[in-house]
Amino acid sequence: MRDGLSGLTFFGQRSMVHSLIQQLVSTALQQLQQQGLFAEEQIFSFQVERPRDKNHGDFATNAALVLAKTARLPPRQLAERILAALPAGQTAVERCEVAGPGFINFFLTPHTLQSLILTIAEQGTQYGRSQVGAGRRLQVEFVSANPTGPMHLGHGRGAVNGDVIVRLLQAIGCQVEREYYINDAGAQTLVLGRSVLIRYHALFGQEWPMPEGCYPGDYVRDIAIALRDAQGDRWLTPTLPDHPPGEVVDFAIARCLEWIREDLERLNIPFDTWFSERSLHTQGMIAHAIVQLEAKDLIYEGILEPPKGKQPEDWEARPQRLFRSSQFGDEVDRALQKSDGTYTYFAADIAYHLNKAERGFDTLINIWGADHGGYIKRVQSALAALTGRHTLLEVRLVQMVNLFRAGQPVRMSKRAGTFVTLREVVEETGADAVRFWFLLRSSGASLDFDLELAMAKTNENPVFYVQYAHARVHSLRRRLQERGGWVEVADARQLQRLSEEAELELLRLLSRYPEVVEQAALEKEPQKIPHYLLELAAAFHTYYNGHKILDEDTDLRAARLALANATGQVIANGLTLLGVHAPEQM
RNA sequence: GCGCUCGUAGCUCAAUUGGAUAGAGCAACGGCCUUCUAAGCCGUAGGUUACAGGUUCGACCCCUGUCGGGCGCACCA
Repeated sequence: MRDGLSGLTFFGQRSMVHSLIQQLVSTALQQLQQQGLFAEEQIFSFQVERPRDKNHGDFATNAALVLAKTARLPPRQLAERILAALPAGQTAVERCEVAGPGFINFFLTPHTLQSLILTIAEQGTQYGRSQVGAGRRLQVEFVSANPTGPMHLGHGRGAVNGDVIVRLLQAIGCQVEREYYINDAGAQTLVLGRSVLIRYHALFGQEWPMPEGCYPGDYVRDIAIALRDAQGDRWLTPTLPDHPPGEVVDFAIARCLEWIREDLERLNIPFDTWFSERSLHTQGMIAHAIVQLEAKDLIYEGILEPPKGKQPEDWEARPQRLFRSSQFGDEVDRALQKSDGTYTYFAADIAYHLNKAERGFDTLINIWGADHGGYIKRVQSALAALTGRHTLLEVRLVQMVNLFRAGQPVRMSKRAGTFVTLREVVEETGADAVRFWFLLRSSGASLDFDLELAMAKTNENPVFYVQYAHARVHSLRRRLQERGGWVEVADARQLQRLSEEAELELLRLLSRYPEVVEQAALEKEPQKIPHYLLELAAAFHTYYNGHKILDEDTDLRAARLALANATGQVIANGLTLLGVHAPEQM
């Protein structure tokens, strides 16, 4: 597996109850082993998991199914034997039974579920956090949008996804750093500089046509105005120079970066490190990487085959300096230098990732736009060649965002100037809505973002739906304070009043939260949190609708309010993890 | 042509990474406000998981092939 953390699940902290059941089954199997049902050297690998269907209990094990063959018994018979051998005397499990093809289902006592409320109250904002990933040092590189224009929605989605992956990993105890790679060295920066220079001259009455490939957006004019305001007419020339002055390029890049920082700030996304591509060139890091590859005899002068099937028209065979990436899983070898002798983007990327590796991270995670998918293998190849580790770099691809308004697609065109920027969308709908929606779908699938739906105050809007559930909890607290002046705290005796199925169901959901966080973190799949929160909010809305929480009965009232508070706490924890506010009032 | 990726209810998406009878929301239809926020809830209907094989106790998930959508495919980034 490429997941650098996958090993942790095995040793991962599970809930007390979960490990208790694991222990029960183990003990039973050992007893059967002593009875001669299994060979002495038999190693038991089975799973204790959460059944999908609540009728199948709180936990289930597949032990009998997995071990049926070696025990030479039909699964259900083996399950019966295991059941009979389970140690007695514990109080957490109310009953267990054999079901289906041979599962053993465990049903917890209400008391065990009820006591969860005390745990949540005690742990508060810490409930759901763990130390499963303690000792791991990771880096997540994300956004890394070119500083040549405003951020679009796809950038925003990558930004939010990366941000929450970091938060998730931190929630399980990992040490994580956020990094932004600034592409400030390539040809596109010169294009930006030239575009600005043309707009700049236009401000002084010198109109030149925009050459093919230059950036037409209004923001280029804004940069030109800023340049004029800051530095006057010092860059005026009678004719358009072949290369824009370095200072103009730098000015433009700095300006774009400033916008990007502002956009990220509005989404509440901080970075630890801003890494300049240019510094790789100026500080000899590319040469450093190439020396290492040469020492391993992985560089040669050669001519690449033209790509099969689809041939570029201007194809010409030419000798290039190539890296033997095909030895490390890439399809073909890749060029390190262009015809003019300068390094390719790939060469810089090798140096960059070598630099990351040298900084001693256990795992590198990159969040890239889906259009860079074809680039993964070559970077992984380079890292494997230089470090010997194929698993060091994990890349998550983020698919595009389609913008809608009231169900109708918003047509966008860069040329026509109808391009909708990330900033405009955040300003219209707010950071909470943008963040939650961008997290709702798995990043591998394209996402539809509807401007009106994102702001709707109905249950069609998942952001609202979850926040409203949280607000309802606080509404109850306010109402109680209005009446009695303080919020009651339930004790174990009162919590016994939580015996209805809807209440136990809510408790089961709450007990799953730490597992959801852990799984979302280990798999780097943030969308699991919004989906869980939607489920929890739905369960709470249902409960709220069918039960009077501020009941006349003091004990019942205390118990139900404690349950509501626990739910509110978990929703707040989940939303905080997503960087979304949990309002107390709506 | 090759590589990556996706294909699940009419629409938008889930499914504990191989578990039991595949679940939600929207749209459709029918209900619930003199009671803590109806900004909400309940019910009905909706499926050969694109298709065909294979692996095994068990497959939406893994393997092979086919069809269809997206992305990429010398020196750009």
